[in-house]
Amino acid sequence: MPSKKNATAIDKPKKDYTFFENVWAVARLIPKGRVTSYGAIAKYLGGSPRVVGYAMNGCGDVKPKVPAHRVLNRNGLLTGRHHFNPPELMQQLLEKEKIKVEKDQVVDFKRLFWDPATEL
DNA sequence: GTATTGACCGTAG
DNA sequence: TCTACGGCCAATA
Repeated sequence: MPSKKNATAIDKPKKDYTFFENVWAVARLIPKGRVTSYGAIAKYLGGSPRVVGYAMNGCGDVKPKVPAHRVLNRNGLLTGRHHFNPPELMQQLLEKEKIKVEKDQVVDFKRLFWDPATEL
């Protein structure tokens, strides 16, 4: 598909959010009951973790909805939970996928970790 | 156009 | 073990 990458996000774009769409795409590829980290996605896309986090900042405006709750930091900590609405939603969604969360941290994160660079 | 910030990561002290 | 610093890319002020 030629033309028009269009980013449906942040509905005032006029710009190619290609990288953002990539991040969202990978986020949607995360299997249910699994989690990954910003750095893993960044590495897979060849970018920096900060941009991945920034991309997630607009995940609420993106459709279909992006499972940002499956994306955590390297420690498996729910650092971005304050960006959700409500903030507790993130943990709720994780528990809904049979993922145990304790003190804003995913239990057995190492075991549930899903690395795009490895799995893809 | 420059400076600061951001849901981060890795290494050094 | 814990704290401090730099690097990475893009958006915002």
